[in-house]
Amino acid sequence: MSDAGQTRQKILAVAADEIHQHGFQATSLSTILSRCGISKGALYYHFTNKLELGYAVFEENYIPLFIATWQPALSQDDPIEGLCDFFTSMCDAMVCSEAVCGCPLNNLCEEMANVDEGFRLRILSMQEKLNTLIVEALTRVQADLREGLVFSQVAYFIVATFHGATSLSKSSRNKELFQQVVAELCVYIRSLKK
Amino acid sequence: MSDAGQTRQKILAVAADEIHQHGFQATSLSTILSRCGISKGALYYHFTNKLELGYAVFEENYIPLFIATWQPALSQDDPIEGLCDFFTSMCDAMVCSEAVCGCPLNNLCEEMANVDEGFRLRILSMQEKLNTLIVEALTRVQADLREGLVFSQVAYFIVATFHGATSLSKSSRNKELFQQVVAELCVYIRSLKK
DNA sequence: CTTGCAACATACCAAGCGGTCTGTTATTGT
DNA sequence: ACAATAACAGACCGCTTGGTATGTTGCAAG
Repeated sequence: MSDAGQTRQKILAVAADEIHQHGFQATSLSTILSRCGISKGALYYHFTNKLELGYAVFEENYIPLFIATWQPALSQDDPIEGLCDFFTSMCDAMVCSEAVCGCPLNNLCEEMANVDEGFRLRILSMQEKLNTLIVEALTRVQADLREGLVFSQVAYFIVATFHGATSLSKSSRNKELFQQVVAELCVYIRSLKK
Repeated sequence: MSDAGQTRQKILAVAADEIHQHGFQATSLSTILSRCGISKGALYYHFTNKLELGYAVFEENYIPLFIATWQPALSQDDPIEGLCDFFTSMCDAMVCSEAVCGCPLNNLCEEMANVDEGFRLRILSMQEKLNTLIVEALTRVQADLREGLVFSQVAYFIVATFHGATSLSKSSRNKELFQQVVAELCVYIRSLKK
């Protein structure tokens, strides 16, 4: 990659981390600059303003990460067990700092959805995309599932619960509550089967 | 109430609304002052600094509101149906602005739990209190419930899902997703019965 | 009638913010 | 050799923020 491309990627990576840790509004450009070891001129050469930097972080870092995180679980032969394994392994792998910082997408949703329309639409689009992925996975194995399920509703339910679980671990500063909610979520998900 | 007491209450009410709408960090003292029609001297006479004002809002406004919101549902003869009615009526009564602003407690949890320890401990305490209320309600009617339920786990699951539901409605700017998640939550809660 | 304090009002301050402007350097095409 | 441009560096600016210090007013006790 070119030098300029590397600089841009470094800015994105550092900005993604800062936004993940402190939220978008509380993220200071000065901090990003010092962490990257660059000047303000460099940042404003690559991005027109803070908001556009935020959008770029969302689209180029958060979305791919998000897809890469959920996709494998849903692509399993048995997406039900795939989701349960995914949630459980996420519990095991979760270190304290991750528990505290939460999911980048959910964080931005809480903070920016009613502040900036650009963020809101991007977040909404990502949530709908995730919902679609789950619905497709459920549809694929619907022969094994109970009758009368509204897949879209079930999918939103799963996502909502997962989000709530990450939130609980923020205040408790450990993953115990996260594990409890996830355990019950797996009970629910498995109950979808016949 | 004394004049000074009224001033203090007005500050708390306005601050509670501002924090609810914009979060704690993005809430400006200047805005509070102009909305209250008072001066900075008045505010700093009643509160030592912004953080203490935030704590006061939490303890004197948010906690009582929170208890008053959940308690009636859980005190019903049948807390299972009490919760379902509570969630459903919350959907019906919810106007757009409420859907967008979310739950004050959850908002602060997302924003401040890993920023300020004072907030974190207060939030955690409130969440544990709510969990206790739900567990007590479930225990009270455990004869009607399925065997093998871990009440604390179930309670955290309910709270987490409810939180996630409010978050979803933020990005969609309507209560449709909220309703869907709540509908599925009621399915789950009723499935706890024998 | 005066003293004193509660309950403010107002002016002011340093720090940090996002953003702009000009200057510099290295490379590259001609 | 020279001009142009990409890729920055660094100084600067207006504005807002939380917070402080001093000034003022009304009432109540002695």
